[in-house]
Amino acid sequence: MANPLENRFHADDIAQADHYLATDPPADLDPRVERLVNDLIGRIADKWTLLVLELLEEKGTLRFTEIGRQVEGISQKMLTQTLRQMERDGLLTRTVHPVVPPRVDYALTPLGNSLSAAFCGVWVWAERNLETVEAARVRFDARD
Amino acid sequence: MANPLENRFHADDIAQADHYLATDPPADLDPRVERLVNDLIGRIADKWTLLVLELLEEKGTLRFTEIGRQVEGISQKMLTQTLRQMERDGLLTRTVHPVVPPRVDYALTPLGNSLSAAFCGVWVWAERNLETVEAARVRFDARD
DNA sequence: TGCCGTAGTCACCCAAAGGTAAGAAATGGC
DNA sequence: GCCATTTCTTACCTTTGGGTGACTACGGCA
Repeated sequence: MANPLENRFHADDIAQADHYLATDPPADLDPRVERLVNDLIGRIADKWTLLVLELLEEKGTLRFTEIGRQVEGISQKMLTQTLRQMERDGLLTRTVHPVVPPRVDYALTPLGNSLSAAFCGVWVWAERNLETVEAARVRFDARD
Repeated sequence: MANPLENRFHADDIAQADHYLATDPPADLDPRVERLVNDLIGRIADKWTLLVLELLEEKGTLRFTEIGRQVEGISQKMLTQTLRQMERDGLLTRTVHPVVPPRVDYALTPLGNSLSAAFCGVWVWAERNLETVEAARVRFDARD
């Protein structure tokens, strides 16, 4: 029952989660807020966004082509698009140096850092349970 | 520099993160593992999967149509698809009762519960920073 | 003179995601 | 005998995501 990962969070998060889970009646929260949260999650829980977030968290400030090189498989178009969107959402800053050839630096904002931290638990989960999931798939595919 | 949220995590996670970050040479981790983790994240970080995960975590066991009713906007096709995939990944169990009309119950496995817990931080983040993101967007859209 | 490198934008195209709607199977109730 | 109910599956179609490759601006350098 006791989830091995739940002590991963701050006491006040736990308190909030408890509050959230404790209300037996389905009076969760304002459905408008819930919809907004869902939208936000949908926007954020995107493959490229997560990878860029991770990379910048790890490496600090990077310029466009460096990110492109290190996020494997991303096209220039998707990189631009992802960075623009993250900038719009306030997750990173884009600093243009007026030199030639152009130089643009990207770095996470505190908001971006906090999102990265929020996702840390998910990365840890994925690392830890990779093999469990793989085994489950094999089992599922084997039965008929 | 010090991330205000990093004390959110376990000591061993911090140690792991430190190890991860301390290696100045780009010898992060096995690139094969990293690719697998990225794949897994990509599969899991899906809008419908997250919503179903949340719902089942909150409500316990539910049957097909109940989930369909409560996950707003999901089509029957996507619901079936999402549930099948989650079952394959070992996140939930699907119990068919051989009655007529059919009755199928869905419930999270412990693995599903642990994933839900791992995402808890993200939901909390989204709730807390909804307005910050909204404000950032307004600011971004206003400048030209 | 002309090529290089950076950080894009733009136009075009294809593949995949996802919506809609119809049908299937089985049986208790009218 | 027929209809409703539930959990799907399948076929078809539209929308979106995302790749590719051409193009630009600019100054330094050969």
